[in-house]
Amino acid sequence: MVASVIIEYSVKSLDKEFDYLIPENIKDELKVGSRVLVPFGNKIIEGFVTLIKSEIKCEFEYKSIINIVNPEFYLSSELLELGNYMSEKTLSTRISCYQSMLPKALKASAKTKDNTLYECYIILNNDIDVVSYIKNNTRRKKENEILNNLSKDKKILKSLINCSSLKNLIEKNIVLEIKEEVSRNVYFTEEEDKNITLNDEQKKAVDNILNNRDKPSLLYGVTGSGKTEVYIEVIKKVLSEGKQAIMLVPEISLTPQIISRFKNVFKENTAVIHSRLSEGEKNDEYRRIFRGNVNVVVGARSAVFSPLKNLGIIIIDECGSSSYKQENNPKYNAIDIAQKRCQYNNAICIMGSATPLLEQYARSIKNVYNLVTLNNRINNSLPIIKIVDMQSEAKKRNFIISDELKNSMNEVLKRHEQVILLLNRRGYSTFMSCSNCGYVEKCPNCDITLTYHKTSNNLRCHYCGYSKVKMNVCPSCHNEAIKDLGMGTEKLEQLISSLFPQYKVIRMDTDTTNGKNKHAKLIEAFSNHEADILVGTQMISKGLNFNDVTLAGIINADASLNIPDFRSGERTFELLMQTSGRSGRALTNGKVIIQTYNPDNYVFKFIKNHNYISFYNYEMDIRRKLKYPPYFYLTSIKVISSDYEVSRDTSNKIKKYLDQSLDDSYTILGPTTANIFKVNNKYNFVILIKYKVEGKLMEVLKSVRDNNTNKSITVDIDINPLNL
DNA sequence: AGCACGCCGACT
DNA sequence: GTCGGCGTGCTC
Repeated sequence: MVASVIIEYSVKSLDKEFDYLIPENIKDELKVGSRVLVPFGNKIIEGFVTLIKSEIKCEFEYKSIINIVNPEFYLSSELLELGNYMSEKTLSTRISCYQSMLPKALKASAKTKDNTLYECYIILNNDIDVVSYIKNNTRRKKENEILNNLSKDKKILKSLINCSSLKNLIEKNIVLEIKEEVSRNVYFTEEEDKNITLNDEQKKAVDNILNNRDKPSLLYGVTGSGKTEVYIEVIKKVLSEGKQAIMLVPEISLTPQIISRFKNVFKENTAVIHSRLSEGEKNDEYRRIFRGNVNVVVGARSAVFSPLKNLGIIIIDECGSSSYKQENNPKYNAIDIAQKRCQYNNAICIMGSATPLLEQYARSIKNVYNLVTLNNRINNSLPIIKIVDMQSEAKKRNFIISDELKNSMNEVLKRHEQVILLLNRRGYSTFMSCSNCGYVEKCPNCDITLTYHKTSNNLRCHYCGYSKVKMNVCPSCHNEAIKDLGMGTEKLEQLISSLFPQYKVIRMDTDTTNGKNKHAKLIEAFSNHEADILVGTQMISKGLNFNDVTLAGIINADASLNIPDFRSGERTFELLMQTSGRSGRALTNGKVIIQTYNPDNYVFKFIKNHNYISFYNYEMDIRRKLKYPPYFYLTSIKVISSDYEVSRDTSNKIKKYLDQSLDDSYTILGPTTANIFKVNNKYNFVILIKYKVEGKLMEVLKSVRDNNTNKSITVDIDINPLNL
C-alpha cells in the first residue's frame, strides 16, 4: 500500500503529492487526512495523507511513512476537498489551506506541541480489601475518611485532598493515581435562561429561513431587531433534527455577552473559539468538537472549519464585517467557505446584518440569496441621530467635543444613564510635530507617522510595531517645541475625565484589552454600571448590549471616510450604523451624535434617517459608474520588495504581461504605489484588475505567480480583496 | 523550504 | 592550487 502525502513546506514547487510506503504496523490506523511523519530529502517532516492506493509503480524507490503524529485526529474528506477548493480560489498552497483549518497545536510544524492538559485523580486499588484495612486502621482517622469518601465517589481530584495521609495511602498502594484529560475552563458567567418569546416578525423570519434551505438566506434586520433570537430559534430546530451548528461572529463582537448568551441556551453543548483563548484552550475546544462532544460552535473566522461531522447550519453574524476575509495567505473569505460547506452538507446558511455589503444585498435582490427582513426594533424606537458640523464648532474653539455632545452627555449622565464615545484611533495623539519647523516624526521602516502613547511614553508605529522613546527636542531644528497633535483614545479618555470629573470613564482599545480576560472585565464593569462613559475604538461598535446606554458619540467620523478606498463610504456607513445601534437598545430615548468636518457628505444624509436601502441605491450608482463591485469583480496584485527599483520594474513587467495575456474585457489599472507605500522597509506597488467574467484570469494569475522566481520579490495576489 | 551539486572569482 | 559565492535542480 502507498499513501500520497502533501508535505508541510508551503511553497508552490512542493504543492503536490509525494508517495510513501505504508508500514504494516500503522496500516490499520492510517486514514486519508491523517497527519504523518515522513522522511523528505534528508529531513524528517510532517504532512497530510491525501490518498491511499494499492498499486505501486516501481519507477523509483519509495521511502516509508515513519509514524502517524496523532492517530485520533485527521482531516475529513469534506475538509480535504474544501482545502483544495480554497487553494484554487485563493491561489495559495494546499498545505497552507489545510493548516489554517487546525489550531496551532495540531498543525504540522507546530512549535507548541499538543497542549493537552491532564489532571491527577485518585481511586481505590481494587486488588486490596479496603473494608478490612479500614477496620484494622483505628489510629489514623484521616486516612479512613479519605477511603470512605473514595468508596462513595469512586474518583476524586487529587489536588482537593492532597495531604500527608493521602501520600501514605499512595505509598502503601491502597490508593492509586490516574491521569485524565481535562478541558480548561473557558470564561463563562452563569445566568438564568430567560425564556424569550419571538415576536411575529421574528417568527415569520424563522419560518422563511426554514422553508428556503436551498440557498443562503440574508437576514437583513436593523440593529436591535433581535437577529440573535432568530439565530437561536433556527439552531434549536436544526439541533432537533440531530444536526450541528456553527455560528460565526466578528472577533470584536465575540464578547462575553454573546458567549454566555449561547452557553446559557445550549449549555455544555457549546464550544467557543476566539483569539483570546490560549493555544491550549483552543486545542481543548477543537478536541471537544472533533470528538462530537458539542453541537454548537461559536467563533470567529477560522471556526468555519470546525470539524463537525453532521453539519446542519452555518450562521454568519454581521456578514458585512471585513473580518471574515483573512488578510494574509491563504486569503480566504469565511463567507465563501461557509456557503461551500453548506452546499456540501445540505445545510442551512444564514448571513445576518443591519448593514450587509452591497455585494450581499445585491445578490439578495437578484434572488441568489433568500432575503429575510426584520424591520422593527424590539423596543420600537430608533435613536435620534444628529450630525454636528465641526467646522462651525472649531470657530468656537471646540475641536474635540462639540457643545451639542457636551450638553447631551450632561443630560444623559444626570439621568444616571450611560454614554459610549467612539474614536477610531488608539494611542494618545495622531502624530508628534515640531511647532517651530513643522518636523513630523515618522516611522523609519514605514511610510506613516508615529503615534504617541502616553502611558508607556513612547512613539509607536501601528504597522510594523517599531517604537522609540518620546523626544522633547526637535531632531531637525533642535528647539524644544515638540507638540502632540490630533486625538487618540488615550487623550480622549483624559480629556473626558477632566471635563466630567464626577463620572467614571472606561477606555477600551487594543492597548487596554490585551491581558487575559481584560476585555471581559471591562465590558462587565461597564455593564454593571461601574462606569458612566465608555471610550473606545472599533471594538465597542459591534454586538455590545448595554441597557443603560442612551447616547453614542462619534468623535471623528471623518477618520474612516478619508481612507482612500472605494469602500470607505460603505465602511463609514457601517461603522456609524453599528455604533448608533448601541444607543437606546432597552430605553426608548436613544440618541446619537456624529461629529464631522464634512457634514455634506452623502453618507450622513442616509445615516440620519437610518436608511440603508437609500444608501444602498446611491452607493450602487457610484459603483456602477466607476466599475467597482458588485458590478465588477476585483483582483489586486501587490509587488513587494526592499529595493524600490526592483519593485517598480517588476510591477511594470507584470502589467505588460497582463496586457498581453488578457483581452480588453479586463480593465487593468496601475501599477501605482500602494496606500501605504513603504511598510517594514519594503516598497509596495499595486496593480488592479476589474472584470465581469473570470475567464482565463486564474490561469494568467497562476503564471504571474509562478514566473516570479526571485526570492527577494513577493507577488501577493488577492482575489476579491476587501481592503485596497 | 532545505540541501547538494556545480561552476567561476580572490585568497592563505 | 583551494575556499566560497549563489544559480539550478531535486526531494516520494
